[in-house]
Amino acid sequence: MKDNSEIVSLLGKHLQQIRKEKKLTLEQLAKKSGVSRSMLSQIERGQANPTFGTLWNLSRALGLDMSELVEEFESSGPISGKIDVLLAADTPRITNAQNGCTLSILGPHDQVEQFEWYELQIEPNGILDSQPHTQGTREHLTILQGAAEVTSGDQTIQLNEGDTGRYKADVPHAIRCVGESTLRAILVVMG
Amino acid sequence: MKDNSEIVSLLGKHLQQIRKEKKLTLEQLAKKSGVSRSMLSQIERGQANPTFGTLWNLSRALGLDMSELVEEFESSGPISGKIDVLLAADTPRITNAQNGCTLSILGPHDQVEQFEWYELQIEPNGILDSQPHTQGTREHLTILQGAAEVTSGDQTIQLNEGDTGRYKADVPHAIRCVGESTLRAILVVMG
DNA sequence: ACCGAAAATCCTTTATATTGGAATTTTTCG
DNA sequence: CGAAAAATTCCAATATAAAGGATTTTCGGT
Repeated sequence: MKDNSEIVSLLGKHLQQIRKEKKLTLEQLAKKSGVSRSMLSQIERGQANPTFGTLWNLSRALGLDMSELVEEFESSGPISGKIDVLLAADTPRITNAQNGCTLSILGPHDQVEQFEWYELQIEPNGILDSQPHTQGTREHLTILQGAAEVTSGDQTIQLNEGDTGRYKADVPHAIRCVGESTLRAILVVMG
Repeated sequence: MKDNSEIVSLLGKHLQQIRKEKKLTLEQLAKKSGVSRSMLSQIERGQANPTFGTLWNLSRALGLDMSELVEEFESSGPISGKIDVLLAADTPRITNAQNGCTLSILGPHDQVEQFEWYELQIEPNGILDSQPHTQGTREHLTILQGAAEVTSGDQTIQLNEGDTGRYKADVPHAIRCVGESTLRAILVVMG
């Protein structure tokens, strides 16, 4: 297993902080949660790595959500402190000349993401036709310039400059450029 | 310890669902997370009660927050099947005439999101000066038109049309419009 | 300082989380 | 359908989470 003693130790400190805030002794929390005082002591000092079930019992005893118990740690990990730049020339693009579409990938792609965002450009009468994404995915389309006709499932709607449309993307869907000017838009995909 | 086999079993189902959605095999997830495939198999079938450290490794590999992994499991609310439209005229905007800034809020705001996106407009020499957001937040700025000077912490960089900058937003940071033309850009905030 | 009494830590034992590889099941493809 | 490949589950061995009791530390009050 990867080394995660650091994060386990932080969890312990966090737990202790919560217990102290609620002015509970190890004994009291042990009684309430069903987790032994010795285990609590070890967890708080980073000497044990509690199971999910133990954390669940603790969260119930403390009147917290699991997510509240672990929320301090959501976004740690090695993140660059400097400004990362992606030059226009280096921006990954997907072009479909046939349909007059260009999709510029603006989001970072160095990890598994649940969000992606793109700048979309479609020539007059061009169309971006998409297969369903994974269950529950939604798309958010904001028109920067021109006008679009959006189809999701069996519904079709027109969006004009500045409008935003939100729709299911786990069914077949399409974006068409209507009018004579090139369509420019921001497309956000949330999985 | 109190009986919590029920909740542990639900966690397993939840994990399997996420893995399948991302089209990963046990082997692939094992490699990425450092958790053995047999352990993954047991967890998914509710036959094992993973430690906090194991969950942490899994959440990193899946690109999720801990809180998303351990979320209340019944919570998949119904999502609208129709296309929701936000007209340009109704788009919420934050304007700071003093500094020549307009921020159009493009993301949905019906729930607490860890992801927000905006269209940003700044007049020449205008500046958008921001206080630190919560720990771990990053911003992604793509220039649609004009040029910007971005400062994050003690670093400053110039971005031109089409460029994207990514930087820490949990420190004081600012975006300034440089050159004579109005700056237009897409700003994505990931918490 | 010296005393309890309460709280936290240490120690031993037991239960089980975790692993690597073998066996089985499921999928793919001719 | 049958064989090969891929994916998952089973199994034996090891590491460690968890419990319960013994020991040490903390901290009032006198």
